[in-house]
Amino acid sequence: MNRDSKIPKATITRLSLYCRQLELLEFDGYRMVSSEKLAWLCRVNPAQVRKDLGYFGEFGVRGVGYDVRDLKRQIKKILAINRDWNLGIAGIGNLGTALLSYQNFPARGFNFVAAFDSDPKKIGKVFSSGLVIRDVDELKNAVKELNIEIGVITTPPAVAQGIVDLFLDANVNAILNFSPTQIHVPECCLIENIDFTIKLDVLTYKLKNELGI
Amino acid sequence: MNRDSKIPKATITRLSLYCRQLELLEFDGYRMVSSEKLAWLCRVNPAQVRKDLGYFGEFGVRGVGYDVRDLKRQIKKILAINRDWNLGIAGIGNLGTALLSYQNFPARGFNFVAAFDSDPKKIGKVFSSGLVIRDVDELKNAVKELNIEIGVITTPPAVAQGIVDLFLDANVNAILNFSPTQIHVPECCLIENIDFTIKLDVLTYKLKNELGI
DNA sequence: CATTGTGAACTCATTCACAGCG
DNA sequence: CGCTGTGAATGAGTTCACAATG
Repeated sequence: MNRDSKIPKATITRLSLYCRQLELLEFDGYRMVSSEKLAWLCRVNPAQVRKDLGYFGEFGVRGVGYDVRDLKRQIKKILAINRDWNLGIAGIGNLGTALLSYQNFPARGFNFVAAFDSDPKKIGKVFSSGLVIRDVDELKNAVKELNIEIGVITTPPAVAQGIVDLFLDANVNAILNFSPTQIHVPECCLIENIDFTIKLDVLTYKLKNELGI
Repeated sequence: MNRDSKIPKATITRLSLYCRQLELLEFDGYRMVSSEKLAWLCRVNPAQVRKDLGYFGEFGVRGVGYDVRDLKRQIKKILAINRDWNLGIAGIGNLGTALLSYQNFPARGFNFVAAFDSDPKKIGKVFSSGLVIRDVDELKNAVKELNIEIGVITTPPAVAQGIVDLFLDANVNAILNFSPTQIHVPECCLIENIDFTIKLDVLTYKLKNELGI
């Protein structure tokens, strides 16, 4: 086992995928699954599944496969999604509002505990969930008070860096950034970007160059 | 020059990033930029910038750097974003609605020309933009009529595959999928996934394992 | 002479192939 | 016997280092 060797970033992404498929398999009543079947469901190579899991332990039974429920639980533990997380979101426009009512977040233990904006017209607005839009000036206090662990950025690009800096100053060092701009953060801060237009650019590139449209 | 060698997928992603930074540089009045500066802005290695560009041609001047305007134009041409694209979106919930009013899409030439849902309560609704929500049954006709080139999926996971199949049947073979599920498509179809919860899972994994939270 | 363009070296990731084992 | 676990082989992607050059 190579539990100590460096783990590819893509491995973590795939673990999340495996976990989701295992939930579906469990829901469908499956008790065991082979690396081949799980790999097929996730559109990856079977050896890839086994290697990915191999970084973290031996979860299977030779000649049989993996216990669906158990493997799911193990992966959740590895990904640290065997507990809930508190999110704060800044920038309550169309996208921010949509994320606040996005069912898949609470279903997976990701709970928005605070929403921030700088627009006086929005501040104070109460959502049906009970969440109130706060002034970004209150961000640092709210982080402490509500134990915000992850900051979500849905502001316009021009102000995104400033908001990230506020989160950093409040010791939130994990950021999920939806703003299509390059955010600069220190080593100690984790940032994941979700960039819609980059994905569209990749599609158009391939349409032209692979499909010849 | 290695224009013929296989181009890494990540190169395309970075070209999109370079393009955006070049637009900002142009806006700020810069005429020339070095690979070192562009690399710094995008948080990549300068050699990476030069190699990425090298796949497509020689765009720089030795000892000087790259012409900001010209390089931007060249990259737009490479990515095929030097023209507009017609999008159709299926699943007009919170996320779908947010995307329909997302300013960054039309600003970059990505225009929604049709919206689809299967909920009778939503069908017929008219947005301020003039766009009408159509029945998914009309999808194939609308694709032809409106020349939809890219399908955007914002439906619940359970029905996402079915909608993708409708797009495929209508000869739309580029899909931007926001639904957190594994979509199966034939070789000839391009699909890019935007998966919010996977990104959150990556963050929580790193919070636990890199920052030790 | 500063900066590009690029082969070579290196690092990282995936797949193969088979030994190990229930 | 079948499927996992994993070292070895392969492949892909990044960085280095320096020759080429405006």
